[in-house]
Amino acid sequence: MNKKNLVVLTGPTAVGKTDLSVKLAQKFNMEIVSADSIQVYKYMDIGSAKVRPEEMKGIKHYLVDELDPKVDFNVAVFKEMAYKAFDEIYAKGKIPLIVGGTGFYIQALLKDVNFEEEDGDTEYRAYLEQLAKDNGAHYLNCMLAEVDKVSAEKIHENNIKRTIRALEFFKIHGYPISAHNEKEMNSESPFNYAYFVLNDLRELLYKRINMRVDIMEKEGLIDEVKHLREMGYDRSLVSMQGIGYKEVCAYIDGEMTLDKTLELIKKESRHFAKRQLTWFRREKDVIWVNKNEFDYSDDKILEYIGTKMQEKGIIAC
RNA sequence: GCCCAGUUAGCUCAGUUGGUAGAGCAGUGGACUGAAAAUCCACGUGUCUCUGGUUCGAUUCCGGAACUGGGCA
Repeated sequence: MNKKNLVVLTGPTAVGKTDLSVKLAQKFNMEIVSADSIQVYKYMDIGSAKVRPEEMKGIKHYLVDELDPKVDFNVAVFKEMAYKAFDEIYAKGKIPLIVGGTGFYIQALLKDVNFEEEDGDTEYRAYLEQLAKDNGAHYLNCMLAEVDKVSAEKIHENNIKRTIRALEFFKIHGYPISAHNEKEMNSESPFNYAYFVLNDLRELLYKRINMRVDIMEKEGLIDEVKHLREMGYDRSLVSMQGIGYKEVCAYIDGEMTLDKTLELIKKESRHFAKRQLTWFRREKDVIWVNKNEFDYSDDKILEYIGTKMQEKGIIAC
């Protein structure tokens, strides 16, 4: 079987993916597919640190600025859109470069996780949420144990969101999500890929995150959120749960001072970066690219990435 | 110069009626298969500022020093 080539460039938030990805795409005839759950949305530019048109340097970007913030986005939708983008890119004889910090999404792509057709059963979900509120998390976990013992043991009972999803899955498909997961986990990737994780010293990364939040504020993050709310996009939307957006909403609603808001956004971003790194550490086959080991030189990094892509047979020698 | 208060974990502070100490925040590690920028779990040894004294034993009481804050000249 002839596997298609794919390159992934990811890393924690604010590490410098955007800039490097454009250079990489220019050098090796690639087009970029974003794996970012917030940058897909229109009007959410500053807070999501979206690539600016002038930063794209003529490289085509897919899944950026495509959806209305009212639309619910999730892995399944992401995968469908991304695979469509791949077809277009391959048709041009180019290689897709996946860029973005959502490890969960990247995994779905690389493993070609099978997401069966599901009619959104929001009613059942709401019912379960109410049940959790009334009877507590433990009650819900017991409910799950009756239909899916493996998941009930694996998922901590306080993690109501995942408990609900497991119950929901069982109701829709009639078999446990744990069985589904096991099957998908062992599936072989249909791609020949190179998975790069850009990273930096923790201290420097955190410094850059803090600085970037201040810059966002100066560039008009508050106005961006105000504008979104004027257009009718409120706090309940999935899109508005993004870091920066939910905190500024709270600020606009008078729940905290501006200083406190910015501090909160910084903290949330740092925590997020840490969670991203935890995810990437667990992934197999990742190629770590520590910026400090390359003297912070993009040229050196690009050269290294080029060598690794040759080793994988993605580009010719 | 004098008077008062303080000095305990990276930060803010609690506490030990004398038996070497604990919260919040920060930080760290982990989980993750249709909300993932979401959601959830776990992790606390630090010359208790220094130095004499009392005591079986002092971070805790007493004296002195240093530093910080406030007040009075």
